[in-house]
Amino acid sequence: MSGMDGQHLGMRLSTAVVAFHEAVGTHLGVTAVDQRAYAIVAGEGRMSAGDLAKRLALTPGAVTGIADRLERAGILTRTPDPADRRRVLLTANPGAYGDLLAGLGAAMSALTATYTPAEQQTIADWVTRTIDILREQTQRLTDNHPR
Amino acid sequence: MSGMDGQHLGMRLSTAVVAFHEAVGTHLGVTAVDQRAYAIVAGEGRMSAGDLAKRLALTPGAVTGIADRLERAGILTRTPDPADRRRVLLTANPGAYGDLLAGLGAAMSALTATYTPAEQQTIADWVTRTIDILREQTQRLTDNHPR
DNA sequence: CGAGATATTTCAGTAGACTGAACTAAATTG
DNA sequence: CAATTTAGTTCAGTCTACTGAAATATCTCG
Repeated sequence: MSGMDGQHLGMRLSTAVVAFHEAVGTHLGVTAVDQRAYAIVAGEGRMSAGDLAKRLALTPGAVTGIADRLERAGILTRTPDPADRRRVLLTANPGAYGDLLAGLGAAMSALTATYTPAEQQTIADWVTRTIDILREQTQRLTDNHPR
Repeated sequence: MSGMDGQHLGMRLSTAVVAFHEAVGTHLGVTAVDQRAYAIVAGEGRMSAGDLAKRLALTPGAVTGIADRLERAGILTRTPDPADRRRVLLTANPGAYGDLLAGLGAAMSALTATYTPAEQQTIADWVTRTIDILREQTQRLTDNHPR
């Protein structure tokens, strides 16, 4: 990466992202799994507790605990499904989470503004492709895990 | 970010990084704290178990467990300090960790190669500044944690 | 409507990581 | 060289998240 060690830079970015993620978790009083659950609900939209259990490969009982913690943290809401009142629908509350990330968002927007549109396009492209690679490599690791 | 939602893209990148990180941990049979410990030793170089305990704000007993797991995973080595044989020096084994990340490294290098030197410079610059922002925001969260 | 199936919660038990303190070994100090 | 301090490991106890199963509520279907 043009004179810089891309490998090392990527590692440092990863460490920084993970550290931030952990700080958010500590701040909210939720676990890493809780955050993964939140990301799923936020990304895929409102879903039942049972569906989330399947996505996480956890038991329904575990999801009750996860929803409890996320609800207590104020970033998830439980609503009984009007169509099937046994079900509980879990909804991400982007407002509460957004407030927490507001500082980061502002700083990142300011950073983005320092680049030309063409540069912004290059960065967005790189980020998008990096996400694809990470997903692919995550899959590869998950497949051959020597468990 | 040029037509794309930078906020959302950043969130997806974060999720992908964290997912990869978790997959590595699962693959190696180490915890998130173990990985943080490894990153510290790898980043700051060989250090004693006691120093690592201070950096992690954990008890010496906890560090024994961490070193056990990292050693079993093959990415950390314990060596008695020749100058003070009570001490145990912890050394990151970049080879073993590197093997694990080889696939990712290759894919990222290939990605990098698709950009012009100027674009590579832009990306490296963005990554560097993003790391700074993340560190700063992590600090902010760690400071006002409502524990 | 009644029987069985399904969704979530609750709860007892389990597993893993951390603390605090005792223990061992090695250094320092008087 | 004896007494004290320091480094790391060990170990019992604690805490927390998860599982598996029982309990509760609701839906579906004959």
